[in-house]
Amino acid sequence: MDIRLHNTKSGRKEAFDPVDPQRITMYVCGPTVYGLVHIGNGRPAVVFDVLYRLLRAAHPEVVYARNITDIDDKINAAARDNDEPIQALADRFSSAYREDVAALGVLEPTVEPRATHHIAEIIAMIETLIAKGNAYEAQGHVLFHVPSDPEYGSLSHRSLEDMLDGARVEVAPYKQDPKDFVLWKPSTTDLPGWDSPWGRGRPGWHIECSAMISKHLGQTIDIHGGGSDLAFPHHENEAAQSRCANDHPEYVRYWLHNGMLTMGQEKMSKSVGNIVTIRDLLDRFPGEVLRYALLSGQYRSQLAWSEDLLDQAGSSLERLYQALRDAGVEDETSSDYRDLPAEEYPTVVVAALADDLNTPQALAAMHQLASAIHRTSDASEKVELARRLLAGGWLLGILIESAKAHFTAGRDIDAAEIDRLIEERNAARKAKDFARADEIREELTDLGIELEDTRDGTRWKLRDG
RNA sequence: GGCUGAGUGGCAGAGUGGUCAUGCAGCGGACUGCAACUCCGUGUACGCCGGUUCGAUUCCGACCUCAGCCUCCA
Repeated sequence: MDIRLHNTKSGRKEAFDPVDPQRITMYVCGPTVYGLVHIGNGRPAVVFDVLYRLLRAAHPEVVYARNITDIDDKINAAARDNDEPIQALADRFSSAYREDVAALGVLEPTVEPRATHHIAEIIAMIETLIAKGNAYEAQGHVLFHVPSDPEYGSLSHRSLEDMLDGARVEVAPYKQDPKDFVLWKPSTTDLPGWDSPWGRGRPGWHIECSAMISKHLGQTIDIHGGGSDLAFPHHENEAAQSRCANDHPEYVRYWLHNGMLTMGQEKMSKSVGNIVTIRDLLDRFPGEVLRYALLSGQYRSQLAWSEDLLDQAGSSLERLYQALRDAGVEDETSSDYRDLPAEEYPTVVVAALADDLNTPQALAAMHQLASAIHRTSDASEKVELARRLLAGGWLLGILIESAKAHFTAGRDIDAAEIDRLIEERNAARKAKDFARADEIREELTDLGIELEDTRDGTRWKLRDG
């Protein structure tokens, strides 16, 4: 399979050429666990999950690491505000994160490293950077010296001069250069800290990812993903550290960045205060609908998040389930088609995804399959098409429940009683007693049950999926 | 100011040098007692101005507007 990915570093789509096709390595920046995550945080989890599924279909092994940052000033602050032990709060919100993204149909990554479990590796990497002359100690801090890396800025395409122009932050007096950033900083006794050659302290944010990648994935990895807002400074700094500390100059082959979700005209973010948590949304929409909505735009574009988008996603998804039911494939789910060889997935869906994860086009292909199911009158062809639809569903992570479960919403329903009422209604219809027929239908409607009279008889479903 | 990216029909959102995205919503029709589901049909959509071209939404240039990053951020 020819996969093409847009590489932030080059600014263009490139043919995916991994270090070792037998073993793909991929890393995505996960959350800092100081609160419930919003749906914007769900986007990288979902889009890189689709990439993970695609890569698994095309390569024997894919090692996917998604980290948890569990040491951070915000975590400390949140714990203090809550009067809760820091570790307890971090644990609580990492579990919440896992539950939230699982509800979006996201598969578990191969490894989920946590920063606090890698202090030794972090310290070792900082020591290497000091030894190589890329970092220095100053007043209990260790700083990375940006001018020591000639390639600094090559990922985010900015020159050192550009960065100075934009500087909006007061420069700490112990920095040799305004652009130098913290690898290690001192901790007070009331805050989490670890002993180090530079005294008791804690790691800076950027070095965590570098150290964890080096440990779990190696010195050169194939793919590094994250939100576009992390490209600078986080990923730029990460790249500088690893480039300088590692023996191998190439750190990441393909840098992938997802676009932001917007609310109205603005980026959804905690500081703007326009966020909506995944948790809140799950009260009102199935996780699958949220996922569909996230996939309705190509991952690099901004996506306008709104209630309307969710309604549209819900109706669109409904159409796909409707097709499964029409085909009579009511018990299978897309999971029944997990991890097949790439050639067994619908070509059009694979081709769309292989083209830099064009999920809107992949969904269009899914709808074309659905239409084909409805149009053909050949029962075995319907089944065949429905199976392709389900297989495509696995790559996208949708059609996660059977059509049967979908239309009963997993509710415990007295199907026999409903069938009895339907029979009674059909008898009434035959006798042209439409008043009685409508009465029964309304009775069922009150129970949330909607009837459909088809050529092959009457069937029912729960309204609103 | 610098660096990215974007402006497509009512909405969301792909894509392409000359035929169709797709979905949702709307409208007309078929099916139906009606409704729902489904099917068929339906919209002079490509920010603005020039240029290249037989032909541009698609290529080139200018302009306008918007968003992201340059501070924590998915």
